[in-house]
Amino acid sequence: MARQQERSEETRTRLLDSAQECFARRGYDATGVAEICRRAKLSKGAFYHHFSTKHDVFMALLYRWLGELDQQMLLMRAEGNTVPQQIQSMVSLARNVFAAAGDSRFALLLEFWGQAARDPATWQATIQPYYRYRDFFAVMVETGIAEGTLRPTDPATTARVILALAMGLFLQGLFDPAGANWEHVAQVGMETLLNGLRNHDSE
Amino acid sequence: MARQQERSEETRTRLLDSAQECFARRGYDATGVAEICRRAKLSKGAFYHHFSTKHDVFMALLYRWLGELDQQMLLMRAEGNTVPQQIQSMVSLARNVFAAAGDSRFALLLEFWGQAARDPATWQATIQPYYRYRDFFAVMVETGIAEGTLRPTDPATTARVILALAMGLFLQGLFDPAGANWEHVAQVGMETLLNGLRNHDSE
Amino acid sequence: MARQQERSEETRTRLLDSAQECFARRGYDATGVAEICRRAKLSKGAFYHHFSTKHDVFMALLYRWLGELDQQMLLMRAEGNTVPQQIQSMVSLARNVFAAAGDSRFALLLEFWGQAARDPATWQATIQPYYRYRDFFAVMVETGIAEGTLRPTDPATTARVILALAMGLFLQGLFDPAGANWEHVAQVGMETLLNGLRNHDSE
Amino acid sequence: MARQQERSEETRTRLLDSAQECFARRGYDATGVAEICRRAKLSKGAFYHHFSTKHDVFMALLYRWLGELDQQMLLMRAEGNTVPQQIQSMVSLARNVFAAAGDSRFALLLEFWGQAARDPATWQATIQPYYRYRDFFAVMVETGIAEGTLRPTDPATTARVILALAMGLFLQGLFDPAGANWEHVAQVGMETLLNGLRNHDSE
DNA sequence: ACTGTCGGGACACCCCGTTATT
DNA sequence: AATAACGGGGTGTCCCGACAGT
Repeated sequence: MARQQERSEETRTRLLDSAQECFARRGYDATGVAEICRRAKLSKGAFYHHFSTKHDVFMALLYRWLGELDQQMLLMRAEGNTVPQQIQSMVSLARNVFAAAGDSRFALLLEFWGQAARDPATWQATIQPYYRYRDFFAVMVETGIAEGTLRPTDPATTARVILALAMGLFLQGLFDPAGANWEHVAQVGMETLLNGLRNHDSE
Repeated sequence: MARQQERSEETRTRLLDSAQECFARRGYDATGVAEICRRAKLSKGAFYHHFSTKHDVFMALLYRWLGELDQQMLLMRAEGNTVPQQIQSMVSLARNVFAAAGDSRFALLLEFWGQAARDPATWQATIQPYYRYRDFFAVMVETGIAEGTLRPTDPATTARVILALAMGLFLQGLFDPAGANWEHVAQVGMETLLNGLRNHDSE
Repeated sequence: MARQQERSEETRTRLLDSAQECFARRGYDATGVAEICRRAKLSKGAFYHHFSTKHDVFMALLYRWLGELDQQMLLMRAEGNTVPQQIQSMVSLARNVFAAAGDSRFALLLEFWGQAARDPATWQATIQPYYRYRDFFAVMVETGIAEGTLRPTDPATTARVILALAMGLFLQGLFDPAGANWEHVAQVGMETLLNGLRNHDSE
Repeated sequence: MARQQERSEETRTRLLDSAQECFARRGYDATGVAEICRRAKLSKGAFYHHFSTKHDVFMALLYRWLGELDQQMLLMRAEGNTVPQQIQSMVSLARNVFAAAGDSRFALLLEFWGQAARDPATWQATIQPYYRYRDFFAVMVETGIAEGTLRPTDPATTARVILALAMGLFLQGLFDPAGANWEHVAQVGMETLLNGLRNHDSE
């Protein structure tokens, strides 16, 4: 039966979780395979049965994270009649994004970036979500211009500007979580930017 | 005499430069002291004569970087009569910032962040510049409100928004250097944001 | 039924062949059980079902080799009226022996010797054929002396001399296969030696 | 002063001796670097300061052995008026060769051969002495023919035959040291062979 | 009979830092 | 100030064998 497969799958997950915890806590290089195994309460034999390399677990972790991100993106379906309203509603959904900053995710993200800076393949995978978010906003801006709620600009450039604001807010949230009510700053900031983008002729 | 001191200083600099190169190229943990020495064409004895630990060079490098950043900040003295004009002039100075993205500086910065995520002392030192830029912008915003060119908002929040835009643009410049004319995007983006901030009553 | 037995036997043979190939190619120690299984396209479970240990396959291989050698020896039934003629006819049969030098047999033989140098039991088994060839030649020499074609010498010593020539030629054939027409050298060499052994009084 | 160099040299020699002992006793693969260091009473740091790899020590050992062999060959300067006499005098010098068979040299030689069977570079180095001995005998045979003490034959072939006898005797001495008085067998064997080679017309 | 999963352990290589030496 | 030799201590990888499961 699938008894064996289930067990195998669980072992693999245990190792992945343990590795994620370790990498986040102490960094990729400083984490030993032995440590990952100890935390997962498994032997090195089990580890190297499921992963061919320490780097391999790392990549598996990266892909798992990318998958989760994709799901997050799907959840962020904007609501509202006009594009500015939709963007604003998305900002209000960013709450959990900032909430996640506190936990170990940030350290892990840095670890991903650190590796990506060295390995081209990792780099490609890591910035993939960036491209997706960029294109996502570009489409929204185009729609906004078409519906007349945004004044005519280059959608590509404007999308990059919006994303810049979002990324900068996220980064500051990581740097200084308690330094401000980041949700509020995000709300205000995006509103201000949209103010500069809005089509005042339509009023 | 001063001859000895000069020589010693140069050796120290050679080691620092070599370490910077190595850390940027392969990361702090993956870089061996031997490798640093080899690139500097010096022996390990020389290394441990000038630095007590591998971590010691790293910190020296960090402080050197902070010093350079301070100088950069001084060079970015804004020009212009009104605050919006000053900010715009600063954006146009960001050219070399984006230019520097291509080289190994980014990898080194990531290395700083990576270490900072684990060591509180390093963390404080690393985000120090962030606080400075943040406060710097806060003062500008206050001035702008006082002079009537910016409409009255919370200066602290607005400063964070402006900085967010700047950081987001910088990050995108690192992620995708060839993905856009980032100077232009920065120009347009900041103008748009300032548009939303400007005091339209004053016109 | 016998169906199962056949299948089992074939699996065992597949493993033996694979092991032989691996040991010859990379040596006993450097060869992993996993590698043997991979080449045999079987799992490790199958391996440990048929053999209790890696060393176990090795011994099985050794015994298989000894058996093959025995059969070879039986095929080398000399023909001819006198002992010198018989020996010469045997030399002409050595063709396939030299031909086998090129393949992986030599490496395997070295592996046997290497293990034998450490393990007394393996040692005894490995040099068994040597004793047999030695005694075989001793009997021939005795016969030769009795029939008057060889001049009276100590048969034991003479047998060792003949075998020495044979072994030396074989070894050279392994060292430098293309360095000479070894069949011819063997022919000439043995003839020369027999010349020195022949009873010239009988003519 | 050369104090440092001396110490370094001695350390290196200690490691080489220890490695030789270990390789001979347990084989290359079964010997751990830790074991070599323990026997040499040195640390792994010292080991890897002098040798870059376990395989590196092995090669150093091989070259040391080749050097010793060269010196042995120089010592075997034959004496005597005629070539047959010279060869016979060389055989009597072979005493120490057979004596050396008992110690660990044989195991080490097998180790060399075992590695050589896998690595072409090692192979070339290992059989170098063979080529030298072969050519050495060829020259002697030519001289013998010229001086009329050996009957005209192909020197190349005859040299191989003589060397074959020597190698076969040596090998048997290794296989079965106590199985015969190998010096005597060698004496008798070579005399018999030379008997078959001698020019009976010159008498 | 045969498979996949796992445990425990070893081993080569390397690395950081110290010390004797110049 | 600078070098080379060295000590001690990991770390990633792999390997042999066991065993539950089919």
